[in-house]
Amino acid sequence: MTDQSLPEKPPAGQPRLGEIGLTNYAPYLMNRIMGRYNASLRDEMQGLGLTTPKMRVLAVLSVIEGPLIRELAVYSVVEQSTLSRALDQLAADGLIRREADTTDSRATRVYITEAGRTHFEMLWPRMAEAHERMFRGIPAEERHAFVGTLQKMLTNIRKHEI
Amino acid sequence: MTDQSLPEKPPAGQPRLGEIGLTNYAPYLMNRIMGRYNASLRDEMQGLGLTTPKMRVLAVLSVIEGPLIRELAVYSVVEQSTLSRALDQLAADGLIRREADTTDSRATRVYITEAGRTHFEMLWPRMAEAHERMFRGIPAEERHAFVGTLQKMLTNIRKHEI
DNA sequence: CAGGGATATTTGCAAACGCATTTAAATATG
DNA sequence: CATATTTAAATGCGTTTGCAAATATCCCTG
Repeated sequence: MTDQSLPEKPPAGQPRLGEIGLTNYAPYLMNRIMGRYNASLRDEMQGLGLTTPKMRVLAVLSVIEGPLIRELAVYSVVEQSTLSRALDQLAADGLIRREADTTDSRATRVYITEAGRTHFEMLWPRMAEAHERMFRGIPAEERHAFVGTLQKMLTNIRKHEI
Repeated sequence: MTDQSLPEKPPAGQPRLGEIGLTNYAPYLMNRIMGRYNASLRDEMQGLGLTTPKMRVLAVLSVIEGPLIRELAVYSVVEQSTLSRALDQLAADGLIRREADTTDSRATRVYITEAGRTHFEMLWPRMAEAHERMFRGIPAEERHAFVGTLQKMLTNIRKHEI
């Protein structure tokens, strides 16, 4: 990448983006990386009739049992109205099941079906490959430290939600 | 976050997502973090009549001088057809300028105007705040290591492009 | 325990998106 | 040097998205 970053000066207030340099700026790097990661996964998934939201929903539901739709929206990083429609499709395909909450009749809980679990087992290796490609050549210790930092960041950016 | 991660077993082939746990899985964390980062930035920008693609274009152009549109699409993580239309708007607002490449008359280079630079100066503090919020409480050394890992990851996921 | 707000989810609709095609120009090939 | 292939960018068009409103239920307050 051709990057016109200037030699770093100790900045007074807020250093300019040009001073930091695009490739030293974490949000930029993260968007670039996730952009490609998500795009390549999306390409692989569409052969299987899955969109990114649908894939994310299955992934989350393979781990979390019966969340509320509102919670699922947060976990799966999908806008709730988009999620609502994705769930329609997944339910029509028999991969998930909506179930009224027992105590709050406004709320709906979502469960993955056996078919859904089987489906996800099929696509998990693709996700794992993409993950491995991303971390190729990065030693275990560095990966751990990286994830540790991500966890701190997640608690930082959470509003006060889930 | 309620996360049903099992006690880690040394996995044979590919550990399941449930075994790793969502909150130990880097791509998941990165999507969660960038999802919120981008959403909060988008909310702030729309008061200024800017969409995410337009903001990214200005940010990149504040650092990189006169890239080809195709290059700008990669740098700004925006689909080319989307970018083409975003450039229409930015040009209409006088924030950027398209200029035919001198040697290849198929190609177009994009430059930020003075007005565009001024505009970006105004919104940069917001981006810097969001960045700072994200890294709150994380010491400089850890931030550096984190960015170092991101840089390795970027080279990993690049196809063979820019 | 009635009424006003808060909360959970769905849906209408306009805008944004992205794939595929088109147009134009450069480069490779025979 | 004519033709086929590749590459750059823009655009047509169907799909997806996400905001805002609608619907239904819950909870708090007096």
